[in-house]
Amino acid sequence: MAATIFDVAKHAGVSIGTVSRVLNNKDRVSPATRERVLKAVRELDYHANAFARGLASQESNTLGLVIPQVNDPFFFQIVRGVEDAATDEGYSLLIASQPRPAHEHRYLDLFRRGNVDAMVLVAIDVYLHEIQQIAARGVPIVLAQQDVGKNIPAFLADNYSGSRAMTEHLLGHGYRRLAYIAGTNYTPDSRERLRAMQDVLAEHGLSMGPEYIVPGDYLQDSGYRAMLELLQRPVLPEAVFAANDQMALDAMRAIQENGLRVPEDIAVVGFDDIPMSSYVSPALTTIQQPVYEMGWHAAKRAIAMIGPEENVEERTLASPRVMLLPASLVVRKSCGC
Amino acid sequence: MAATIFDVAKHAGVSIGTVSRVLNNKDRVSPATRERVLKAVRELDYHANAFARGLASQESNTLGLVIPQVNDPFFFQIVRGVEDAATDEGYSLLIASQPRPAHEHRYLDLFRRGNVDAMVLVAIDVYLHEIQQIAARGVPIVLAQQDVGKNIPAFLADNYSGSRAMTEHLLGHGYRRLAYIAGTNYTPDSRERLRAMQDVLAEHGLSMGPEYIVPGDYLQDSGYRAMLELLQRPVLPEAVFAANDQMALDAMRAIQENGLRVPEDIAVVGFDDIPMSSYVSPALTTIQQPVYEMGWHAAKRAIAMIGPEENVEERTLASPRVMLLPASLVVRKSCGC
DNA sequence: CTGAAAGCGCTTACAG
DNA sequence: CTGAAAGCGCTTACAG
Repeated sequence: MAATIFDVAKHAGVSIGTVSRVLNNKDRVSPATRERVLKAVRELDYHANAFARGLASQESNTLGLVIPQVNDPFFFQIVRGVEDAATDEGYSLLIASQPRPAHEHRYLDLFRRGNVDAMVLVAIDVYLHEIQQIAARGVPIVLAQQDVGKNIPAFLADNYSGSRAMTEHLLGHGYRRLAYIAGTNYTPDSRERLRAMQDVLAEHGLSMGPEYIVPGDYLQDSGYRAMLELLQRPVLPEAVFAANDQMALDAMRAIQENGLRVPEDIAVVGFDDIPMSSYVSPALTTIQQPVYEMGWHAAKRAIAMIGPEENVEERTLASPRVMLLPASLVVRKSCGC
Repeated sequence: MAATIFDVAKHAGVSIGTVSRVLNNKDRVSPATRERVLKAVRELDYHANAFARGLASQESNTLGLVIPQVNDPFFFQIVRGVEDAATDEGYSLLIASQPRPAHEHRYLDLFRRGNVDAMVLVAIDVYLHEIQQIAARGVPIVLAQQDVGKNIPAFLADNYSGSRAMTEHLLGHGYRRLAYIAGTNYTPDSRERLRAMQDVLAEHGLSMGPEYIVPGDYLQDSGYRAMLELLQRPVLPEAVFAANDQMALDAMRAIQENGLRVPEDIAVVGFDDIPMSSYVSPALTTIQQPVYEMGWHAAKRAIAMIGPEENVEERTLASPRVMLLPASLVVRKSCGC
């Protein structure tokens, strides 16, 4: 059986309190005693029991992460950012991934039980009252790629600016009839991107008719179907902006299978810069999101908020609540460049 | 502050033992009492503290997963399989991802502390003695995409059969001069695939000279460099088998950038069937691995092994130790079909 | 069917 | 600098 703190104490000839102090190096311990304890730890291959430690200290040293259960490299990058930040701070990572759409939010139970000291929620369907309920237990929460307002910190990509830059770029090519393939509303991304597009068009005295805005769901094949719909229009669009790369790639495929060329007949651009986008032909012009950074910052912020319960609110308000991380234009071939 | 079991007990007018019994429904409790307790739980929004429960019961209800820190959809799919299986069994998932190559194995500490009831290790650099050390603590371990022998269960893709099928397919096209772009040795995959290839060639009275076997590392760009090397050969290969799709795609790029055509001048095939492979032109012929299933089975097996410590070995031996999951040929265009 | 109590393995004031 | 002891919030034999 695994050694306990009692075994170590006996082996080193000290009390368990001293062993604990050495291991957590909080109080002063004499060098000689410390050495003896450390030696005993080594010899017995002692590892403090995480439950006992958590129960006694009321800290888990664990960061919780809730992320949509979507097979998307996008989310994978966020996880890496969160994990690196957590590791950097000496925290473990407990991950729960959430089916989408979620009718029950049982995953939150995980975090209501004192399992985690703080948590990061990524692009997940949550209700404000649930978040506040957890925050009220003293567990700081930070959102990534999602915002619910109140005093919950959020790290988002600057979708609006990114989409503006893309739209300006398309107009720079001389395109006037643009179309948009929308994503779902599970995060406000798609709407923000559309809004930016419409704003830029309006600034140039242009607009996009409703028949050129078709729904999609961000997932495989939905861009294909949406593009087929656009190809029915009496007047074809000159350029199609898809709310993410996956749909943009599918749209390109639909165009090509219908005997038209990208970008000569119809230009196509996306959003996200997934790895595949540089491999297809023509390579996809898109917007790169700071995905890894989003996870990293969100985790760092969440961990920074850990502390005495009384101060949660105060600490929350010390920094700007919403951080918009820059999204940058990646110009390749599919736009006509 | 969060309600404890004492609050619930007082509120329901029973002892904490009874509350515990209701919540874990182990022993008989009268329906009336049960109802009163449940009502109190609801009213106080009680959630049992995970640490206290873990400490008292000596179970965490958590499955640990260690996975390489590689940005690869391949591993992402394994995580999903593991997670689905864990959720299915009512287990939480604690994930640690391991930089590769790993000189320290500190992530194992996480699991030496009683944090998890069982663990799954995916394609990770581990030493047998470390695994046995953990197993000796009564924590069952299952490997995925890796095998270290002894009595540690392992779930692997059937690399040998998959590679055989691919090689036969290439020979069926009439190709006789094959080349191989190898992966790293961090898992035995690459060697197994090469071995199968050589076996099939030998069975047909053929062989592959050492100058047609070039090293790669599975990662971005390594296929490109390897292919440039192959293009230096006085006699070019007719078909190139890369140990994974990523390298195969890079190899295709190298060929095309040198003014040759795939598959007319040189055929290229890969292994893994990553999403990108169906998007490139020509679409890549490859071998699909049962990645999700590997994770799913490994997790199910690990959880099944949880139980009284005395029986770990016995339970381990009850089922076949190594499970080879089928890898199937996906024929597209890059092979010449 | 239910309660009282020991025990899980730590941390952390409190004394000295 | 170090020890003795309370306490963290549960589970689970043991009685009754």
